[in-house]
Amino acid sequence: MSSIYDIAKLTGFSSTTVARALSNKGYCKPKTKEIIYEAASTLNYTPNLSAKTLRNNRTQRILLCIPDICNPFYFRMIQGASKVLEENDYYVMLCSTEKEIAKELKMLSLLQQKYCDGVILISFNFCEENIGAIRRIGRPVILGNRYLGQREDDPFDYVYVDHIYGMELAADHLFDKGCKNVLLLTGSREDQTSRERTEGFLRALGRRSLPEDPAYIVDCRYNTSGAYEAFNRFLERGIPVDGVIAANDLAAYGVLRSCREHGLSVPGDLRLVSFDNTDYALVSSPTLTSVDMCQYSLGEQLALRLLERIEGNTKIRNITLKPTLIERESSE
Amino acid sequence: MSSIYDIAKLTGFSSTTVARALSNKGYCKPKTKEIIYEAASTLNYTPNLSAKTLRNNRTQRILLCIPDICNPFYFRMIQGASKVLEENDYYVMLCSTEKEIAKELKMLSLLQQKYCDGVILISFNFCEENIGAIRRIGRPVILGNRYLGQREDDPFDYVYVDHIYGMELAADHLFDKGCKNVLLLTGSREDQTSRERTEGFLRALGRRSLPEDPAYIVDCRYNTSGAYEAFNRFLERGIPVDGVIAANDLAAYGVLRSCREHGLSVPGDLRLVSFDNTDYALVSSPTLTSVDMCQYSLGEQLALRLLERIEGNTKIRNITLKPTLIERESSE
DNA sequence: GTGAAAGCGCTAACAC
DNA sequence: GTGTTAGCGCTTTCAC
Repeated sequence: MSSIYDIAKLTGFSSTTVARALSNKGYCKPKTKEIIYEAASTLNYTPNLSAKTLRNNRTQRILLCIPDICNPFYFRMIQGASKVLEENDYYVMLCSTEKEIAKELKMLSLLQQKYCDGVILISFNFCEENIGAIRRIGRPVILGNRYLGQREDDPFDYVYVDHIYGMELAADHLFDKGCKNVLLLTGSREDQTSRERTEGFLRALGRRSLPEDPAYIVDCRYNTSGAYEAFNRFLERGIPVDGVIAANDLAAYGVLRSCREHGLSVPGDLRLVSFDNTDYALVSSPTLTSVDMCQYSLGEQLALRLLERIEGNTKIRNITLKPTLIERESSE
Repeated sequence: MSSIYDIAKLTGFSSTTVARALSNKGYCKPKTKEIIYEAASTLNYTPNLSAKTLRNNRTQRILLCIPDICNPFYFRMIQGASKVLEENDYYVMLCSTEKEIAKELKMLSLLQQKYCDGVILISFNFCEENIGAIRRIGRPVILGNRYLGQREDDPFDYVYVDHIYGMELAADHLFDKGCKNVLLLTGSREDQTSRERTEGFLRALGRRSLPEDPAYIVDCRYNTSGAYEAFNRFLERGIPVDGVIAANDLAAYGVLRSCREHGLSVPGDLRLVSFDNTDYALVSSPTLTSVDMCQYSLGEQLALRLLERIEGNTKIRNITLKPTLIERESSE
């Protein structure tokens, strides 16, 4: 409501003196400062962020865009990014894009309109429109996925988790436990993550000279009901199976349900490993062995790299993180 | 990067004309408009939001503050609020306060600093400091909980869900199914929600002239392990039980686990009802009968009421929503 | 119909 | 050390 000028008028000091007193920059007599603080308090003064931003070209604000607030995969990543950004006196604004390109472009336009100092984009759609917009805007952006078409002068980097390696961990673990017939439940061929994971699976098979059988690679659409139905259909075919790798913890729930209905015990009759290591992995019965995709440090690294870019370090530097396997009851 | 003045310089028109052309307000020759649009595009012009806000005192931005992004209870509420706000051309900025008063005050200071047009506060701490700040700021705020100390000229309203009624639904359902000994797993006495729910439970008992037995009201801390341990301890006491009301879906998971370990079948040996009707209720085995706390419409109503306040309708109007029971396998 | 100019609130440069 | 001033980019009022 009130501005620096109002305080100046009330106290008789110049606006500059008032500004100096309030910002603690430059010298100001203690007595003067006291008077000004008191006036500010009686006038209920608050600095106006827009004026400050207009002047400084700095917002101290970061936009964190995720495709879906309900997906537990993102939680710890959000926390990791928030921690780093808040420690550096940035505000974190979380926005859900629902995988709609229109909303993604809207977020990018906020970056262009100086609404924020930078943007972190997670599971972003790498279509020409989006990438073109990022390049045109030319302001700090970090992606949370691997992007292969990157150019040297692009205004963005990416931080990503190695899905190939993660899948090798999962498959090796089951083979080490003695599994002979391992089913891979994953996403569709179009999905980059699924392709990478399938590659990891095939590598693990190859290293042990095990045969590649397409019957053991099934699309489960990354959710409980998709996995439930896919696994039911798989069991109907009567193919032997003593190990399952689920696309994520939710998909593992579908497998568990199907097993229960078919009288199969986990891990007695078959061992189960899933991905993401979310809270779901902790509360199921049995608890789930799950590949931790280091979401928290993913968030931290995204934030750190973005801050570097904002500080002017614009040389491309992409970061790869290595997942780890967390063993629990489902694969004992 | 470029401003209206840059376009004016390039095209030779006055800045006013350029502004008119770009905003589509007031008349502008089609030919002129075309030239200006082209210049804007070659200069890669973007309006500056801060300048606009500074001038208009309007941000078209709403802050949605929740205590914890990981809690599935809030998901559908966030979606409901976002839908309404986006339909009305507002941007939704989600912020997590982690139940820390310092962060809550920080969010309120953003409201004061004209960073946004209004704030929705969910599960807000009603301490004097916070309520005092809201009153001092005097700008639009909506609370997502019932607040009893409200004054007539307060700058906020609340929208809340009737927990007493919700608990009556849950208890009546179990009694209707023939349960005789129903255990209530809830939160601590200090928690307003827990107190209201306990009241609903006692009312349901009273209506059927059933005795109040404190042994059947147990604190489970609203999470899986808390409920697991509390229910284990309860079973050890050997008290008869054929129905359980869990504080939320996560707590129900703890009960399910304990039942499995004790060889109790759900719903065969005991029926189970929980609260919140989140995705967790859908993916467990058995699926959970759960009281839907109408999170989506809660979000919608919060947003609608806030928009009313922003439009100048500042008369206090609080809203109460009635939950519904969703029946699933756990209480069949 | 078009243009000049003031001002939103803040900050930094430069006088004094 | 303190004060004056210009300007960030936009919008609105008021002349012409």
